[in-house]
Amino acid sequence: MPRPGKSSYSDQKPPYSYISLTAMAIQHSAEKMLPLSDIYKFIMERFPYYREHTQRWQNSLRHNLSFNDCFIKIPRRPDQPGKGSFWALHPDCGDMFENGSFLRRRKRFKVLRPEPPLPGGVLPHFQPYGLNGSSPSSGFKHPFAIENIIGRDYKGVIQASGLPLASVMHHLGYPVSSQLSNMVSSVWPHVGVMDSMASMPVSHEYGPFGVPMKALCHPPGQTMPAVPVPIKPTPALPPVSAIPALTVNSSQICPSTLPASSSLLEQTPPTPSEGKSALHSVPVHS
DNA sequence: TATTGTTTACTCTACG
DNA sequence: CGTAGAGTAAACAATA
Repeated sequence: MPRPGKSSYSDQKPPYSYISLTAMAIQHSAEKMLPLSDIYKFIMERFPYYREHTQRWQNSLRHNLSFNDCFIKIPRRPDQPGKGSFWALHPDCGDMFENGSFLRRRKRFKVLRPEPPLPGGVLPHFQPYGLNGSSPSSGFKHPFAIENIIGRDYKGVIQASGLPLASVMHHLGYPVSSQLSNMVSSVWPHVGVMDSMASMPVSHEYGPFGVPMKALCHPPGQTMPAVPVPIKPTPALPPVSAIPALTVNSSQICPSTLPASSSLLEQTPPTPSEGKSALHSVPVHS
């Protein structure tokens, strides 16, 4: 990661891509996450080139934030008022620029995304997301979203138990948005827990939905069994700082089925030539 | 209303 | 030469 000092460059265009510049700004921050305005500020402070034509490059930068999976959006907590979210680096995208070029990465960092659930309760299976760099209109993008983390960590439990992600989240003590609840209950109306969760307002703090269903990872064609889910009171949310490192005893959910550790990130094993830190990416398929 | 965020489309260019 | 990453423009939605 390049670490230029303040105003390291004159008015000439720095040899960094927007992704690199943004990553620099985020890495430079104490919290390793910044709101958009602070990313702008960082870049303009250090690179005079970007003190002009702000509308142009800032639009490009925003495009990069949304488009590239290496950036994740972290919602503000209630005690952090302001507009927009914080932006952070995906933990697995660290060595994008290892080849020494900050203009062009070796390969675009992509996160696997499942398809949304099919009508009739047929569950989707995980598939690579973002074909040819395209971004589907509905899809989950945020690996730090609580639904995603739980879906990843408890994929095995979800698979074995047949419980919807929302139910697993509920058992773990996480609130579930009415949006997610509605999505699930529309597919599996027999899952009663959704009714009680519909009134919980909190979930948007952890990211957009459309995603969460990704965690409902069953083999293709398998249908969701009718499993009644007991309703339990929902404890307070954990601090945001605890989210990436979330670990909960899976026996709380289904003692007989330990979570099969799986990741939403398809990881390409490094080749000898790539060394220790190959970029995680998924093959593009059409 | 300005800012933030998403998405699409297109061009250019580096890379294999 | 084909592919994919990067840059740009633009339309549009959501939100503080």
